Amino acid sequence: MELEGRGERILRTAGELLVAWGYRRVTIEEIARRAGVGKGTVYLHWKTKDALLLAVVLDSKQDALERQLARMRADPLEVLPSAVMSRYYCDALESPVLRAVHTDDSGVLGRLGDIAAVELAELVAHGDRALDRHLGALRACGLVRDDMALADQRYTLIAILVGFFMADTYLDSRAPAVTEPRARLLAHTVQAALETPAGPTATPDGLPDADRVREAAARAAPGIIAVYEHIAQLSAEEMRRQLRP
Amino acid sequence: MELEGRGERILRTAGELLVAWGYRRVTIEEIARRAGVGKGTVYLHWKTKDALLLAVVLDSKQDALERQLARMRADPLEVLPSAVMSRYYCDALESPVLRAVHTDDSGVLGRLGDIAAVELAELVAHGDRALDRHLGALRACGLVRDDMALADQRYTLIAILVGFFMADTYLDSRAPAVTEPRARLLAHTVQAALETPAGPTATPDGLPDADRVREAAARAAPGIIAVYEHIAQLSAEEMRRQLRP
DNA sequence: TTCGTGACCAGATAACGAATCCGGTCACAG
DNA sequence: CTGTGACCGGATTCGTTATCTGGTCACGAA
Repeated sequence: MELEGRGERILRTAGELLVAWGYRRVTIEEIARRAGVGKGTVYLHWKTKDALLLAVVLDSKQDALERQLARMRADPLEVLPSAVMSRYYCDALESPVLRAVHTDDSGVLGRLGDIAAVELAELVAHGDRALDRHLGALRACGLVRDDMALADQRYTLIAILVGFFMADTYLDSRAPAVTEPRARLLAHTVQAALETPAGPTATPDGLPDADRVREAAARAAPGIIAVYEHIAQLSAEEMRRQLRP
Repeated sequence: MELEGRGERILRTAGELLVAWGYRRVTIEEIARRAGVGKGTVYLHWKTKDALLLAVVLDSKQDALERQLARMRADPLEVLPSAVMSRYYCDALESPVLRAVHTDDSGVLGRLGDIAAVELAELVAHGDRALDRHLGALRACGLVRDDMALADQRYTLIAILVGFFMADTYLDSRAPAVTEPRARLLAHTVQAALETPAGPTATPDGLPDADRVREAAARAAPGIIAVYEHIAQLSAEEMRRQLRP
């Protein structure tokens, strides 16, 4: 009968309402009304309102993660930090929820950020470890420099990503910029900061030893994909934890 | 009689109170009391409360700019983007006011940020142009890559700086990190993203053609110093504009 | 005459109760 | 057995009053 289950419809509706009205104004009753169900029905699916909205965020994050995994499976070069970060940058800016999460436009998410920080602390820690393994694998196969500490590289990566998300907000006096060129700048910055410089025959902008890179990436990809598949599982578990027992 | 004029004492007191209490709670009466002057006296010096607090910020910015100029005069290598950014990062984190400006811990500055954005828009625009000239000069003498647009480099620079300022806030679950190592990471990131890679004899971490770089920097330095001296003048003018006519 | 001051004004802000809203439950309808 | 909406109490909002504070200026001290 239904093209999607009640739960999914509620989740989708909650997401739309969250970005449209912001955390403070969203009400369970309105979500239920728009989803065409009774208020109590929402609580047949999720423990609390916060759990539902947390699930909205988790769901968007999972989407982004699945896209990432699909890309990495299709093309090993997508495991490179510059690719991962710039792709995520684009995906996040196109997803209303993730855009709000990262740019925090006018505080749409309100307290939800703090709630998520507390509630999802464990998941975030796992994410950090995943990033470490990711970078570790790339260092091992020579795609990421190993002349600086891995922890420093993780910090740098996050700082750059945060910077590109916030810079637009920071300079909001100007036009609302196009995503793609920005993503390319981001990719360039990450590549320059973290990835191994091209071989001795390198040209500044060209693709020098493309074959070596591709081969090494192909070697590292399966392990990296496995790491993020694990995160996807943990994320799915966490999402299930938001449901009513 | 006085070791510092009344105006300076008021300014300093206002700065201390601003960071201690935040924009919302600070009152002119308390500033006057702590500075040991009458309330009306404050208005003999500054047009309005906002003008005074704006002057506090401008004053801190001028301090940082003077330090920057002093460094560039003492050592031409300090004109390199990596040096400028990492030095400013350190200076800003050590200055209570600038730290608040850039990390916006718990919204201490409140509306002041918006007020500054409006009131100092012209000065900021001049700052942007100064940065463009700065980068232009470095491109001209081969210290900054010219295989990407100058506007992109300016954006990248700002994004990286913002990222490093915000990353600490973003990951505040951890220990409050030491400034110096972070500044080195920042320098490395900027260098990798913007500055020309070392010559053919380059080693990953060493200083390859240090002499060439130093010489080129010495050639570019005077012009760049002049650009920022101009900004210092404009800033001083803007500060004077906050005074009572 | 000049410089500094604090009482004073009006508009902004806070304080506080009353009224409303909303998250969450559960007895009951279908 | 599934889904619902009336219902409860704590949280939030709102309207009003009371307080505070930015800014002025008449006046007193030097």
